[in-house]
Formats: sequence, C-alpha cells, structure tokens
Amino acid sequence: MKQLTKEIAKLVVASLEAAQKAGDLPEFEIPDIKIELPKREGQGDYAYPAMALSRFGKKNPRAIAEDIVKHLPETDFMAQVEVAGPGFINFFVNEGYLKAQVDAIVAEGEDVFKMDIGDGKRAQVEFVSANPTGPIHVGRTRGGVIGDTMARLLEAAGYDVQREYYFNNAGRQMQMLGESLKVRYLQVLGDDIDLEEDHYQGEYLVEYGQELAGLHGDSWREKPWRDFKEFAETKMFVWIKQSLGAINIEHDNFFNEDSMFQSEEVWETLHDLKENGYIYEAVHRKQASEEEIEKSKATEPAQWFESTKLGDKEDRVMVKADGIPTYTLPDIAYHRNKIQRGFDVMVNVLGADHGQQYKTVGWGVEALGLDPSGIHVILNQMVRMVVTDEETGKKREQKGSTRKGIYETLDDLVEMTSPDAIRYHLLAYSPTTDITFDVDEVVKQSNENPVYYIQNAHVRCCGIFREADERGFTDEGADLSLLGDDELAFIRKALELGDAIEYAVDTYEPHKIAFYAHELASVFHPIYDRVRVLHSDVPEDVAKARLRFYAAARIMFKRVLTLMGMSAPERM
RNA sequence: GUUCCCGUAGCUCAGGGGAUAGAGCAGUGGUUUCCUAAACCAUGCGCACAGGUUCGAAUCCUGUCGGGAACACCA
Repeated sequence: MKQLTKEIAKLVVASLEAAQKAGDLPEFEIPDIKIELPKREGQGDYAYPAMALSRFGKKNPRAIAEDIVKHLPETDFMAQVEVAGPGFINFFVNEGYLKAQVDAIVAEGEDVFKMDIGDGKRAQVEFVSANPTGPIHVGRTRGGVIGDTMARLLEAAGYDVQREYYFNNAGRQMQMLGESLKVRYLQVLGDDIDLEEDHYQGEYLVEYGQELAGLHGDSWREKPWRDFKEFAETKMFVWIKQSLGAINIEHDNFFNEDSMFQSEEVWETLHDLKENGYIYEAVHRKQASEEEIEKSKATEPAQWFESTKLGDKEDRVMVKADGIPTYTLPDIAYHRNKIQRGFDVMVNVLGADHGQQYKTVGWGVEALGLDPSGIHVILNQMVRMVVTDEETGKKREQKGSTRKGIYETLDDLVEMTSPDAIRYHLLAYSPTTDITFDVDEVVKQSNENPVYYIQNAHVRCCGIFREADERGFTDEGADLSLLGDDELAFIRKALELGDAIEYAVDTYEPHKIAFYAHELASVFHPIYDRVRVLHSDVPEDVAKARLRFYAAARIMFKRVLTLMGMSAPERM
C-alpha cells in the first residue's frame, strides 16, 4: 500500500524545488515536510500548513501556499488541491483511486500495510523481565502488553524482531524464595516452623511444598535452600510462560543474567570501564556528603563508576567492598551484550520504578565507548489497582506485593474478564500515564466495551460472508465504481493505518494503535447499518461491489486486532 | 530536599506547534419485515494557575499549586 502522506510530502518538496528554480520562492533549505490529517470535512483528505514556511519564504503564508500549488506535479491520485484558512494546502484524493484501494487491500491480505521502514533491520524488544519469584502481576502485565504490541508494530514496520526476557536467578530474592519453599516443605512434614518476615508468603509455595513432599517424602529435609530454589524457579517459569501465553505473549529468548558472569562479560565490562578511566576505588564516592560518610558503615573500598563525568549527579557503586557487583554492572554488561549481538533498535520496557536506573545504564554504555542511540526505553508508569471493598462498597486501592503474598495476578484478571479485554485495557493508555485499573469496572463493562466494539466490526463482516456463502453469492466481477460516499469514508480511514503504525513506532507509543482501531470501528459501524449487501433493495452489481468492500474491511479489522495481540472472532 | 511522570467533560483517558479541543463509560430520549442492536441516531460553553517564546500554545520554556514514582556498598 502506498503511504499517501509520504507521497504528498514528496510532491510538496518537488513543488518547492520547482518554485525556487522558477524564482517564485527564495532559496532556502527545505525542511521536513509533515503532512497532516485534517480533522474536519471539507478540509481535504490531507493537508500541509504552509505557514510553517513563512519564515523562509519572505511572503505571507497564503502566497507561499499558492506558489506550492502552482508548481505541484501531476499524479494519478490527486483530484483537487486548494489553499484555505491562514495558509493550509488541502489535498483531495480522487475517488477512483480510493475505490481501487479496496482491491489493493484485498490483494495484500493479512499483511496489509506491512511496510519496509525497518528495511529488515534487526530490532529487539525486552519486556516483562520479572525475576521468577512469583506469579505475574498486573503492573508487569502492562509492560508485557506494551512490549509485545511494540514488537508487533515493529514487525509491521518491516523490522526483524526478537522478543527477549531478561532475568536474574541468583541474588538474595531467589535465596529467600528457596528458603521459603523449604519452610513450606518442612511444614508439610509436620515441623513446627514459621516463615520469616523476608520470606515469600504466597500460597503457591504451600502447594509446591506439598508436591515436594509427595515426590521425595522427607528425603529433602537436609537439602540446602539451593535445591528448593531450583525447584521453585522451574515451577515459576512454567507458570509465568503459561500466564503470558494466555494473553498471547511469547518471548523468543530468555536471557539469564548469570550467563554473563560465567562468560566473564561482567568483568570484561568492568575492565573496559576502568580502561576508559571511569572506575575508581574508594571507601566513599567522591561526592559523598559528610552525612553520607557518617551514616555509612563502609570501611573497605568499593569500585565506583564515575558517571558524574557524563552528567550524573553522583557516582554509582559497581562492585561492593565484598567483591560482589551491584545489579547495575551486569545491567550495563547486558546492554553491551545486546549491542554486540548487532541489534539496530533495542527497546527496553521498564516500570517507572526503574526511572533512575536506566539512565545510569545509558551512561555506562557511553563510557564503554559504544553507541547508545539504538537503545530506547519505554518507561511505563504504575498501574494503580482499584477494587470495590466488599464490606463497605467503596472503592479502595489495592497495593500488591509479591513478597507479602498480596497481588493482583494476571491469572486472576484473565479469569475475571478475557485475554482480549486485558490486552486492550492495558494497551489503551499512553505509557507515561499513571493508570487506574478499576478491576470491577473492566469486568462490569465487559459487555459494553471498546474491546468488543472493535471485534464486533470483524464479526459483522464475517456475518455477511456467511450469509453470502449460504446464498451462493460472490463478489466476482465486482465493479468498485459503484461504491458510495460511506464506503469512501471508511477507505480514507483505512489508508491511515500505515501512518498510525509508523507514528506509533517512531514515538515508541504503541497505545496509538488502540485508538486507531477504535476510530476505524467507529467509522465502520454506522456504515454497516446503512450499506447493506444482501438486501432486496440492493441491485446485484452494487451488492457485488459492497461485498468486495466488506472483504477489505474484514481484512483491516483482522489486521488491527492482530497488531494488538487480540483475537478476531467470527462470531460473538 | 533532588530527579522523573502526570494534572483536559461527572468518571477513565486521547490529543503529532496549526483550522471550530475529542472518545469511552455513566445519564436522558429515540431507532430493527430481508446480512445488522456487543450496533445506530440525538443530547456536553472542560485544557490546574501565572508568566514567557511564536504568525499561531492543551502541546514548547520558567515558576507556583496538587497527585504518583525514584533517589542504599538492596535486587
């Protein structure tokens, strides 16, 4: 499919060059020409605000607009061009071209609006990346939905995409998990033993304790926490993958932080940072205030990353006095590893609680002398869970904590609503927005919901084809010139999909596709009411054209739903 | 205290320096002989506040107020 915004931008550039050559406009370097989609009828299908050029053109904006129109090259898709308002150029696409796009959409099929912006370049999206200590909760799910949708959009834009899950299975938290399971196991054996405060309180460990007792009797009584940790970890990953799979999320690669210790990459990274003059050894960081020094119990030197050289406000610990790195060093090593794997684009979906952290990593990459420009962080804000209190009937916030055993899990949500509803609701917000996820509302509204509004458009198309099949009616020999204004309105909207994908990819804001999908559906539904196919009033040749039109509409809805990781049902 | 995110309709949120700021939900009233109601149609004087930049600001900058998050030799 042609992206008309780009075609028209090219025309404007060509026209400006011609106008300059002809002496109508002075010489100036032509800036990026951004074609807009007007909001109102009568303002054209596309528009360019020539006011943007007034500071170069030394003329009033309307005069510049006139110059551009005068030198515009001829094309097969433009019907009319006019200057309006303070200096807008409004472009009207000809109807024949629009109607022909129905066949173009049908010809492209399920991959419609697959573009080559990415040009086969390699992109990686890292998301979820929860350590295997418990079930996936809602906050992580948001990152998961954002990440997976981003990956789908990058694929549509023509990138070769890998989805990666980064995890840490060493560390203190995992030890706590192992110890917690051991306690649960010993409880099953009848020991009088309680969890400690730092232990994981979740019920799921009780089950695993029972399972272990069933498998091994009391023979694991003397086993160290490590064995319990490994058992729990295996279980957790099975669970996590299953939970994510339920909402159509699947990672291509699970990257273990520990592998970079085994391969020495972590130490190589430290060595390189040192080589480049960014590491020093000291008991306290250079910027340490007297208060910090006083409060600190440190007596042995640690290794510090001099990130202040790159704009940080204080240096960061890389290796603690005990020789163990903080999590920042492997994080830097991980990004070094990603760059070395040759990805052109690396998207990292993080929760807002990592807001400071990713900056340090960025400085680390810079300090290594690597190019950080391919790394993009999507920092999604928190999900505030609101539930209705059963006793008071009032809304109250639910604060989840995996360790304390309180969490709103993804599994719970799937059970209460549907995978599609979850995907849509977690997608349809800008990542920068703190969202209030009212569980009851999502459940309650699930019958009158944007999710089903969009899916129903697909269902309706399928319904027409079911009926047509029964009657043995086909769109063979359809004459698209018989389509009317309603259908044209839908085609115009459909042609925006390419821009919607490109824009979402450029800004790393996958929620835009959710809004586009809803807009497309809201153009569709009223048309569906008016534009019937299998109706006694509709002549056969018109019906054939309309049937072809609905074939294109069905493809469009399947496409946008798939881009959002949602199903495209044939019946409701 | 410092840094980051946010403040738009009753509620939940879109809004790309451009033309008259939009959607869903909730509310009210209406709409199907033939593919259709999980739909359609009608109904809304709302950009936290104050300055600034600009031909033009919800959008960019500064400040104030309000909400959230992050600021360990924790992960």
